[in-house]
Amino acid sequence: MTIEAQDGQRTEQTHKLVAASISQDLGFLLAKLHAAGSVVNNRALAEFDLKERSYSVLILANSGLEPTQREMADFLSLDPSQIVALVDELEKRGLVARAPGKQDRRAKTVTATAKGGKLLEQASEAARKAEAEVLDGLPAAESAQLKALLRKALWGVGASE
Amino acid sequence: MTIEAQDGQRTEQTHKLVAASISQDLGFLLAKLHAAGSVVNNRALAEFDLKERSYSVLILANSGLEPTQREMADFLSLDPSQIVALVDELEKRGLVARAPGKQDRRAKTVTATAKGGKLLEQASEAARKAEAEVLDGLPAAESAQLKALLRKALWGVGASE
DNA sequence: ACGTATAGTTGAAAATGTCAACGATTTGTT
DNA sequence: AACAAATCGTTGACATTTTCAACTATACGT
Repeated sequence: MTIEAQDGQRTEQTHKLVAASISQDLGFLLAKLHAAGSVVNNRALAEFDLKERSYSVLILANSGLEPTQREMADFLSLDPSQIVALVDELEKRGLVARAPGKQDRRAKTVTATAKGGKLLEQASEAARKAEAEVLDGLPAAESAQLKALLRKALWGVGASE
Repeated sequence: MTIEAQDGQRTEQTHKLVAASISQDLGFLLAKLHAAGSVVNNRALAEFDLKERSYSVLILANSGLEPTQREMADFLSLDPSQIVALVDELEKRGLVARAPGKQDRRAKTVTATAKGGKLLEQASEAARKAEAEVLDGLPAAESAQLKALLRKALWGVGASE
């Protein structure tokens, strides 16, 4: 990310207000990097008619873990009704399929179709590049470390990969 | 944060889906920690009738940097019209004041009143505790490192404090 | 002096988030 | 076995937030 905000408009130079104490606030830092990253990600995914949200759902559907919609909602921090809309759209496009849960017929597991898997392959590559763009201020070791720390903060997972 | 999501409902245990590849995705990690953090922050700030947004504006107003609304919008990644609404509300409550810019009379600088400064003092303490709660999975050194990496990713600022 | 650009503001439109209800099912209790 | 309570997906209503185009006042470049 840093400095030369890739394309146009208000070239995000290091801002006078960086000096303010809010620059030490975790919530603010997360919000800002997340906002900047979303722009880059969504632009990269637009080519495949995906957004961050539908991309996430597609990944989970393709994970082999056969997640139910409820599990997706919990994991993605979304309301179940939002998952309905996202899966509806992906299903209409033939990228995922719903199946009744094996032990619980109320639940529906979502799995990616072959077509969905193929699209995801391409989209992942675009997302990978987008992430590199967002992290271009950090050397590779620090990028990995940042992600490890985020995982640890969320799940207490050991930082060492 | 981790494991024992402080109060009630769906006790966010380490989730089955953590195994999915999306757990390696920066955008997802940022979204998720940001979402979790926002809940904690907003709950902590509610006591002062503030939300993350208004809290941010109040901090900038109190920074001594005399930011204009446009500068705030850029820095907080918000639309200028949203700043108007936020400053309107804080001004109505007597926490900040608008003043015409010295060199540019189109611009309006926003500064905190004494009352605003006092409220901010208390709110900051609450926010500090909230942040500690979000980062309770990380030892202090790693918390500092996480924030330093986020700053560096955003502004290329040296990671060493 | 004149055209162009920018700050703040307003309001409308679109997108998102939140929440309560419902049918179908499962689970727990007796 | 029967019944109450809880859960899953879904729908639809409502609130909040985002996005954007206009407008006025002011500044800037030539």
